[in-house]
Amino acid sequence: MVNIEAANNFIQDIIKEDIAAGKNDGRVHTRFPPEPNGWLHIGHAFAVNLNYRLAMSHGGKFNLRFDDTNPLKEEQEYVDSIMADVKWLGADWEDRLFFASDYFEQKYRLAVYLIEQGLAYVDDLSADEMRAYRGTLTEPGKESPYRTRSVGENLDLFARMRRGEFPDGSRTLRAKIDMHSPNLNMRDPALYRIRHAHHHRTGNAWCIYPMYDYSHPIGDYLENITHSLCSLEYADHRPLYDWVVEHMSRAFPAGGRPQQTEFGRVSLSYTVMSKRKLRRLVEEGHVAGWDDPRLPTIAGLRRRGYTPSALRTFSALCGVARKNVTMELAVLEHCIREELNATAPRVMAVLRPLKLVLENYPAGQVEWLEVENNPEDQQSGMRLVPFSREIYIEQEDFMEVPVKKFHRLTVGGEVRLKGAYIIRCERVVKDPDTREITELRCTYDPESKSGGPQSGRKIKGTSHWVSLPHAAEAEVRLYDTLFSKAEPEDAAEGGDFMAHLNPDSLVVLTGCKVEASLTRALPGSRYQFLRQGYFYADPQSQANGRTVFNRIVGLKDTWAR
RNA sequence: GGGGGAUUGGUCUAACGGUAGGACGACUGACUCUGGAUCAGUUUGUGGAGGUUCAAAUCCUUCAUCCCCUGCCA
Repeated sequence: MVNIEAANNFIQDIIKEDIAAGKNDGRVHTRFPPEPNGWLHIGHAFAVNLNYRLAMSHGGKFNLRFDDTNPLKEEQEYVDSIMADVKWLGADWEDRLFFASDYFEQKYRLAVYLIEQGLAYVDDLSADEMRAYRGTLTEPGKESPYRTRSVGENLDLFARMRRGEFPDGSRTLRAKIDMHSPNLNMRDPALYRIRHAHHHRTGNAWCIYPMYDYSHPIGDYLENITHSLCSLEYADHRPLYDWVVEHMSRAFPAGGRPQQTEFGRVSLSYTVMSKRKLRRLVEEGHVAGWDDPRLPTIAGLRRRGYTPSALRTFSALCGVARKNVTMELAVLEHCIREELNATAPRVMAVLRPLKLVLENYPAGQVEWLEVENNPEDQQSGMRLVPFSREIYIEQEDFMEVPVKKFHRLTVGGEVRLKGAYIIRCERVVKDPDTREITELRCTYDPESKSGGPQSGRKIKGTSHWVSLPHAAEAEVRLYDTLFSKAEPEDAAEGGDFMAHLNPDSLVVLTGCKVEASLTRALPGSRYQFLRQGYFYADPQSQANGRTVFNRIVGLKDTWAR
């Protein structure tokens, strides 16, 4: 088992040093700051879990704060889905749910302060002009002609910007920092832009909206955040973050002293993570929606059957680094297998049924056999499973012409039926037209009953089965990776990641034969289908008597198929 | 001839000048009424070149490679 608490990383080190130095009075307070403009994926789950774990392991607090400073892109729908995802992951923000828009007024007041201090000015440059003035990566920028406006004029113009006197894009408020800085983010960054747009929370109260670099540190400051974690690409923005915090603390003392620390994003092999690519998959209909179980979205993983604890374990296994990493899918799968191996009840389900008749078993007789619910969990007890003359076994558990090292049923061969008897296959019945095998005629060894005195006879193979008259029907959805390539984005020249879509990422099996007890499977419950894998009773499809299982992950299989 | 970050086996990660370790994967074997699980074992690594030092993944120099930055996005 992974010891999540003990997981060591460079951010833990920073926090320990900060506590030892008495910084922020030893408090630890983190936050997760999503923009409500899309769905969360497993990379976000890593960030959520990291922030939450860091806070909890130091007796600290964790906030959820929506970064909603761009009314053109953000919607309530995403707020709802993100809240549901974060809650499901187990990160508890208690009563600290915030929005960047909660602080629009304070942000405005700091802007006024900056203008008064000669640290910000209203610029009339167009977007194109501003771009031209900014310079390039290798050449310094040049100062805007509006940079030297008087404080009075700036104050007046900024107030009129707020009042809505100017059209979109006509002016911005800019910080007066250094147009010659080698760091482009410090070349008089825009603080406010004009957007006459409806905001999902503030409605039409504002027509100027703060930029991320200006807004974010203020939110951290006001919420007393101590450790503001973000992804690597913001490292260049840190001087600006510090600049804003510095002036905020001068204008409005008594806030916290947040410190930004960057860490690498986590991606997964055999899938894509970018918002744009996920959107394409959904919009072009390659998946059924944002919660399609093949997607790496939190909603998709939840629908697939993954558990919050498995995602927490995965997050801890990722480690924390100053570089972006791509985790192997196998690690994620390991996390859910490890958990479900210990907790999931075992059950017999025949996915591709083959009828088998025991010729020497009395017709009409039924035996209720005791089968263990989970050999890994002695507390789980036994259940009774009906056995009769006619049963189903898995088609692939019989080979008329066995390949080498095949351990299961062949003509004249024997196999153990799990929890029942050893049987021998006498002959095969085929469809006279298609030559397909329709039925196996077998005999059983009455002395070999499981748990009985003669049951010790060694048989190399064991098959799972379901009694034909007692079987229930179910639909089973076998999910596989959405892409057949470990790095689908690593498309060869000219290639597109869509070229690597796996045509077999979803195989729907109907007419599967399962233990009758499964018709009462609670939606949302998880089972191990013996020898098949771990399955999830899909809550969204379980309605009106239908029984639908999603394959979360297969069992490891060292038998090369 | 811009700035920032990074480089440890297939993947992820630890080692903070002192035995390169762990996880996942892969491969063997044992065991098994799940070809699962479990157990035992094997395999593969400090990007290159110099230097400092008794001792370098770690410090210095240099080269190489990769990622990010020229939104009124976040």
